[in-house]
Amino acid sequence: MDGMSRKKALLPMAGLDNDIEDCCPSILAAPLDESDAAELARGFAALADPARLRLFSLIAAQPEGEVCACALVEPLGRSQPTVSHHLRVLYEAGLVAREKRGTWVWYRPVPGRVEALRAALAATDAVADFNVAVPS
Amino acid sequence: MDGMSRKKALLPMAGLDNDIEDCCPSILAAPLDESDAAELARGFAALADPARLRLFSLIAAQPEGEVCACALVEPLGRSQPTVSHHLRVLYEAGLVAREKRGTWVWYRPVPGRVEALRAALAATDAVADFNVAVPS
DNA sequence: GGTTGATATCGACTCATATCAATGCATTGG
DNA sequence: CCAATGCATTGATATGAGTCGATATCAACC
Repeated sequence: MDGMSRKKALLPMAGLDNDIEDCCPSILAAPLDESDAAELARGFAALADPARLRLFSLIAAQPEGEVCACALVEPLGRSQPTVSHHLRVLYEAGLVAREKRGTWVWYRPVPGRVEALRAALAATDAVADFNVAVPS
Repeated sequence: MDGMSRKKALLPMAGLDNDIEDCCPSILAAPLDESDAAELARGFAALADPARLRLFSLIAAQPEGEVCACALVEPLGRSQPTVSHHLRVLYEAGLVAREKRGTWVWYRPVPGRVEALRAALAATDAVADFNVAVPS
């Protein structure tokens, strides 16, 4: 274990790869209950900041699949504590994984989590047909 | 490039899929600049609240394609000014359209806007291959 | 041990946001 | 006209979030 005990560590995703279209609630399929909405909102909130979007895109664009935190401060143009804060938010939202190797901490994206959020914005066939079919 | 096999192309919309993949920045393809990140963040911020997610799902789930604002207050369980506030946020984010007919105001989803946000979370073929190929 | 360098946390500040009660503004109907 | 209704806006408040400087922690190295 990494000796990182946070106030709240949340990773409620279980089966990520079986059937993404069915595993997670969709915004477009049916009215969400308050619980599903809160869970989804937490995910989107992690993406609702320019610094974090750029941070995540920087991590995801690495050809090696991971990147040292030290390589993120300068391109983001924000202070080191600020970058660390945003990395923590991304981590707690399940969007990135981190691994400490020696002095450095390496971050890599968690594709399944992004897919789950994307699936929440995906219409089912029926809903897609409906959305396209509505003429006026 | 011959690796053109998509994961699934079940969207009945015509060539919309290809266009959307190209029209909007993806957070997985390449590092975003501050401007693109800000624009995307505004979109995700509109979805980063449980009340708005439920509101949008209520609107999108209407078989008639639109719904009177008067029909949203009670199921959301929040005050009328609060609902009006969230509807305004959704409207200004381009996620819903509104039309005043007489005393009532009718809201309907704007499918293209949701698709654009979804596309921002979609990997290109190359990135998808890479992400899948990365072992744990 | 002491030093250096990389990260995380703390404290404080500022700004944004979610919420509701009260009010304003149209529109409808009598 | 006037009352009633639907919706938006305002004002107030409480909570949350982004930012940075200062500081703590931790690993590597001499």
